[in-house]
Amino acid sequence: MSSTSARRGTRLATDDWTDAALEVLRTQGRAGITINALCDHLGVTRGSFYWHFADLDALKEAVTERWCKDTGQVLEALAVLQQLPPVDRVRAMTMHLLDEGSSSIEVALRDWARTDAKVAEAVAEADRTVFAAVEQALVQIGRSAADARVLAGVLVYAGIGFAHGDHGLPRPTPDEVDRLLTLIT
Amino acid sequence: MSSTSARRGTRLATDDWTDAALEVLRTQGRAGITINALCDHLGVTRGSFYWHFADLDALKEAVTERWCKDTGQVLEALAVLQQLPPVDRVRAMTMHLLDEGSSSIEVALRDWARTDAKVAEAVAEADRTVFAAVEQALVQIGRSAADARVLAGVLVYAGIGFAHGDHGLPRPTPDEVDRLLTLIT
DNA sequence: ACCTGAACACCGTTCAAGT
DNA sequence: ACCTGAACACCGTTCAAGT
Repeated sequence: MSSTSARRGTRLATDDWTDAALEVLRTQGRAGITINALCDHLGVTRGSFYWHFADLDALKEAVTERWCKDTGQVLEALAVLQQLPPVDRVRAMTMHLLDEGSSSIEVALRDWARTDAKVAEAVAEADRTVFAAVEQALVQIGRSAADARVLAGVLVYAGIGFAHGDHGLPRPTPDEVDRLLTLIT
Repeated sequence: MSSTSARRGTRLATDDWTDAALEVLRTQGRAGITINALCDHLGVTRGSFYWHFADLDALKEAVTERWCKDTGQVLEALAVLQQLPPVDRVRAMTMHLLDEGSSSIEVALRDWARTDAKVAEAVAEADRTVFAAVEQALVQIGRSAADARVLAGVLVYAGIGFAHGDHGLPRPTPDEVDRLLTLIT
């Protein structure tokens, strides 16, 4: 019962709850998020939660907001890639998707998105940003606007599908990614 | 098609519960499946459920089994497409994916798959079957084995992603599907 | 300002008892 | 064989009361 949580003896800030929720999301998925579990993790009782949040929905909102900020930074990092040649840029984005161990958070959020309009809009926004980046790169490579749109669509949808489907399909190897990009660009 | 739905005054069979669960899955998603809701829907009390099933997990299993049977029939129908030229075959599968209103059941099942090993294996099996069909068609079109594998991968992953992402990304038009297939085949 | 602890409603589950 | 209805444990939520 070693509750290795944030500072013991000190009172909690809203961020401590958000941190705990994100960690649980990552390790146990959506189902792991229960108020009792978070309370155990933080060493407080349930009433404490309700001082910081109106209800579980408010927690979701806070977690989502945090995720958006983080994702925004990742996307900014991608913007730096603008200096790279377009093909390398697409490859970098693809690779980022593949080795992202933290995609379990993304899956959990898309899960939430299905029953929560606010989460849905946040996820949609992120999707659109990625789509635009891929589309732009393909145009710069020299594809027609129509081709770029269609190809960016498959790529981004495939990315979403990949995040959801480590079930039965083989995980693409770096070599296969290269081959795909050669075929598509 | 021997599904007699909720006849009042008569006692229930296990299939009545599975039917009800599938309908709720389709209309309300995973969250809608509660024993109380199903009982209301069928006009019985909770104890009745536990005569037919050991617990909610057993219901899941029954629903999954049913879904596998149905999906199996769809795949058999696809096998009939073997007579079509390969390109048309891939187009037919893609179109099937796009206008499938009942993909909400698939999403709900992939949802379950994340916390239930049995559901996961069923979904994985279906994924592999579709993947093999697409790969084979691409080989028959004349692509190399390696190319076919990679392209089938993106297509199937994109299909999975599409089922999950009617959020923010534009829905592909039939014209765009044609364009994609021209680019890829 | 931040938290406790009792209380309540809801849901999954069990079970003795009814037909 | 199939179902009722009471009971219990668990979880989200509220709130008066404590520091």
